[in-house]
Amino acid sequence: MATITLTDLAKKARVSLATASRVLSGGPIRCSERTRQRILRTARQLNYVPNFSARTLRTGKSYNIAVIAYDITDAFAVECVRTMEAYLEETPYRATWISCANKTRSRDGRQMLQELALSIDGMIVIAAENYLSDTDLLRFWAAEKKPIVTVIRRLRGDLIPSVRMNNDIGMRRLLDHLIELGHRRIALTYNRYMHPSASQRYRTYRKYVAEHDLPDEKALQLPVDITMEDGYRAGELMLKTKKLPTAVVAFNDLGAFGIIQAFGEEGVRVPQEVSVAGFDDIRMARFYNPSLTSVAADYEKMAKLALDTLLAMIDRPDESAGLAADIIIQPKLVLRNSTGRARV
Amino acid sequence: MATITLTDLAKKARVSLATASRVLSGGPIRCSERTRQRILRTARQLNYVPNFSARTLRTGKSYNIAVIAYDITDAFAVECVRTMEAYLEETPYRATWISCANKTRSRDGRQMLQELALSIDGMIVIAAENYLSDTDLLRFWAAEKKPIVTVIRRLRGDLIPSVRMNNDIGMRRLLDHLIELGHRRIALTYNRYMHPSASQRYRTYRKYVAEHDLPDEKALQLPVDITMEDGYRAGELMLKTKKLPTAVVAFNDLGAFGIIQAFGEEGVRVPQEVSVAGFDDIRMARFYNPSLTSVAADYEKMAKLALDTLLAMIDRPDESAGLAADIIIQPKLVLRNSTGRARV
DNA sequence: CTGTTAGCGCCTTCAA
DNA sequence: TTGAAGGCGCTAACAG
Repeated sequence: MATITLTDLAKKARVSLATASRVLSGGPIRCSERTRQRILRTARQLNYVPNFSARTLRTGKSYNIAVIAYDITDAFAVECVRTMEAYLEETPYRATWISCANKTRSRDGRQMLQELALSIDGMIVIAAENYLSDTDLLRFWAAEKKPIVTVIRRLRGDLIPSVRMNNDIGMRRLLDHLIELGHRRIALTYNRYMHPSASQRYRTYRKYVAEHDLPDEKALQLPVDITMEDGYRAGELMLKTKKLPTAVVAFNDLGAFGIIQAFGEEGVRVPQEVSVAGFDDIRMARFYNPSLTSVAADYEKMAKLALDTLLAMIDRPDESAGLAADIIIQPKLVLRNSTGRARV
Repeated sequence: MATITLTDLAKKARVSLATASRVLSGGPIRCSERTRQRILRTARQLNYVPNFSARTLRTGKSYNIAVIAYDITDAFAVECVRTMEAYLEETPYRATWISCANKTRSRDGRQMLQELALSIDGMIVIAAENYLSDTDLLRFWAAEKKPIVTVIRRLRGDLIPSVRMNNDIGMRRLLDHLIELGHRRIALTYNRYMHPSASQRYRTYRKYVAEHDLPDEKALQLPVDITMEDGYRAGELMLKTKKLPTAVVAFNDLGAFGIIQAFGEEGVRVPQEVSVAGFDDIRMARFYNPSLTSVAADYEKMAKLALDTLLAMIDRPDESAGLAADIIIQPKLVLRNSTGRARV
């Protein structure tokens, strides 16, 4: 079964190529209703599917967007991706998912951007700071004039729209909660790369600690990466210190699981002896043992807003020109069983 | 900054379009080394990036493969995807990830296949039985002559290569382990859609139960879907029966987590009162509380084999013609803390 | 060893 | 309202 082209279709429907194209490509339909119907019927009958490569080559528009995440196995990114995928179904766009956690990656970020440039109409970048520097992104933006929206992250320069969470509020709510439970010796694990969101949380923590006169010790502030394994290692480190904290704020839920696991293996029970909380409220948070208290970012809302913004920039460039929205989502604190009253 | 085309490059390097193309498209290089170097240098200098749409249109080859999974948030699929992504870095191919768990999906499987056909060189299907019927896939295979490899699943007809795990052995090893711990009242949750791998596990379980004269009750055999939520519901159901099993074999690790969670909420402790084990040995299995005994499928190996097979079919169609490999991976049992001695 | 040329399938002016 | 023709960027015959 050879593939059906527009030429085949036009011949069969006894119209010219041009007419068929006009009808099927959805532009302003300048032809009689009868012809239109005949063409549509023939298309259905022949199972006509347009050749996207040809269309893209001709028009320069691919109806393809790239979604770049740090790591597709990172639970937060996965949830975003899933939401976006569902949401894209309602649009004519498709997405190419790219993650960049692979150490073996041979092409670097900039090269990848260039290769991508010709086959996408825009892109969403979820964190991924280690991989795509601000400079890379800004240069791409300037050179290619393709819309970009960042999620979680915000680039310096204010040129590129972003959707992110209010980390300050999230951190404060969580710390308030812990204080209410009687905790004072509260540890923090923060992302070692000190991305904007990481450093914001770190700063808020330090400020809060100062405001409430809580212990401010280096041993309570551990830089980590984003995986469970890293959380586990952080937990091990804490166990080695003389005096365990009574509560730990993990950089994310996965890290919290790792910490709880490390504690558990040494017989330190959560929340009876130490409380642990995370960020993101991923699906597993509810199902973990103990279920995890977490700052919920509402990834679904973030994902949708990011897509909305991007598609608006693609479809109506003039409207959204010079806008560079900075959308900030208010997080909420989800209380579960991993945090409890401090032991005296 | 306008995009650089081959024409620009050729002009700048003072060669013809064709020569530049020959050098850069990697085919047999029939030209002098000096010219070759000059072209390569110019390309680097100009930051030349080929236009994939044009290339695909011309050659019919896209260096793009589709990876279709049931649900990108399914941990097993995610691990596969991550491995494949890393592995693809070493090849000239890219992948388009498609998941199909979205209820809102407007295009159905067959339509999607058709749209895809023109922009991919082959595809890998990870399970996804609910979405893409065997018929759809076989029809696509016959019509488009594009290579397909299935993972986990095997299509009837033996036409399409597959990579899967030996479920029979896996199930037997797990049951042996439980029997050794003194369990006799062993429950099973099985995938409600009774995919080949699900039904194989189910059959093996039934057979084993008969062989060892274990209780064979409907209340011990629960159909489930693949998410944690489903496991949780199955756990609730078991709690409602008069007599709890002493061990549960979950359809997958996520389901096991759900079951453990449901039990925990009613004060039933794992493994002290009930043992629970899963399939897949996803990353979280080690970090869950209790850490989970699981049948390990070695997704990394499966993912690599699947890709190898697919790329071989694409690149060397004659070699692999009529092969239709059925690669079966032997699983191993990973013992952890969620299974223990049966209470008498 | 290198250049000329003819499309791949589609969209879009321009002309009828 | 419709048709004819040119070309998007690239590759692969075919000449030279």
